[in-house]
Amino acid sequence: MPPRRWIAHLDMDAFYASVELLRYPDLAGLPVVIGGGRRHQPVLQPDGTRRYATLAGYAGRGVITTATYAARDLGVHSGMGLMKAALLAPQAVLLPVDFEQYRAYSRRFKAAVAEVAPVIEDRGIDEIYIDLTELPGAQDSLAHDRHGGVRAVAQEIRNNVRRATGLTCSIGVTPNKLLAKLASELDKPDGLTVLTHDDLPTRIWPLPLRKLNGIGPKAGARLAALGLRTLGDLAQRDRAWLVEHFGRSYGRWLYDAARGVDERPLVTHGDPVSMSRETTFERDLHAVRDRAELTRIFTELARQVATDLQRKGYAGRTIGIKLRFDDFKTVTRDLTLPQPTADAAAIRQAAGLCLKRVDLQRKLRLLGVRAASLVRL
DNA sequence: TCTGGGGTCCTAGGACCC
DNA sequence: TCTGGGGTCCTAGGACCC
Repeated sequence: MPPRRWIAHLDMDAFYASVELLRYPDLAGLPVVIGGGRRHQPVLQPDGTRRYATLAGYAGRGVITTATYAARDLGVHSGMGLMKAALLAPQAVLLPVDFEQYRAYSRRFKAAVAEVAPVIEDRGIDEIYIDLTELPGAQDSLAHDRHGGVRAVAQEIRNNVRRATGLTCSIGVTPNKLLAKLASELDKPDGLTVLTHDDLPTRIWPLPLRKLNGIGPKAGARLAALGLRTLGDLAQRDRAWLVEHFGRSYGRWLYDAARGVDERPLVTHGDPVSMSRETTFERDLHAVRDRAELTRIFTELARQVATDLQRKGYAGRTIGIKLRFDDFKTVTRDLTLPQPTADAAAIRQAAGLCLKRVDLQRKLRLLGVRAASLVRL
């Protein structure tokens, strides 16, 4: 019996770094990290070679966005502060992020997938879910063993992505999104993994709990404190025990997830819920002593949110701000207006009213402006 | 040497209304 | 003289994800 659905999760391999390697092929095989500001552009030298910045000597508050596999071997990973990474891998090449370029490649790989399989859920710049159920050949598992039909379809998708972008990806094909997301990681990079529920005990249950989409740092730590380490450990607990420790909603979800149960449909369309802009300052700023600079940044963030709304054809009725203090404590304030707006001055004014409700004794390290309750213009 | 920027969803309390 | 129960909106915070 084939599964009722065949859902694929496609994840581009080290996406930002791989796009950069297309541009700078001389970096192939080297440890490279992407992140930080604009100050470390490669410099073309008179002899035609390029000179790259390295992590050694980096000073600032940036983090790694993506690291090549060679860099990961040195112990650095995305989310790590560049200052910390510099201690582990001073020789690693540092490149600035270029979202324009990544978005262009993102559109290209998604179009290449759509040529083969049109039912796609967007999950950000470098990953998607794909419904393969209705595709010709997907149910054709008799001719081959190990679900040869869907495997061939998924391989065709991989080939098309490679042809269109020069980039590799990894795909997991399973009966649902939760398992597909796990499966796409099992043979990364450039991998293809097909699993059914029969494979749960051998392929899924040995995995650490944190691999599951929905178990983050907090839940992971709580589960660990209760003596649970793997998804198999989770699958051994009964539902009442999980509900007792994690509440009705999350407890039940954990119970189902450990058994590979996930009925969520693909979401192939939808309007955004919010749009925001935020920035971390190079040095902490004080509301009174650095008033002029803060005001300038605040107004600029409001202007950027307005521009984003207008460009995409939305207006927001709820305007909010986000502040992060020097002790990393974060607060938000928001204000719902009588009418939606996409006007920079109106957003700036509403954000200003929000700011008045915050105690500004401590220095600030981050300021953000957000629009929510969006309506299409 | 602390920890980016852009999102989504959930929870929970209070206001307000019927 | 002690007190309902639902529903929705608004706000704040937090977990989690890419």
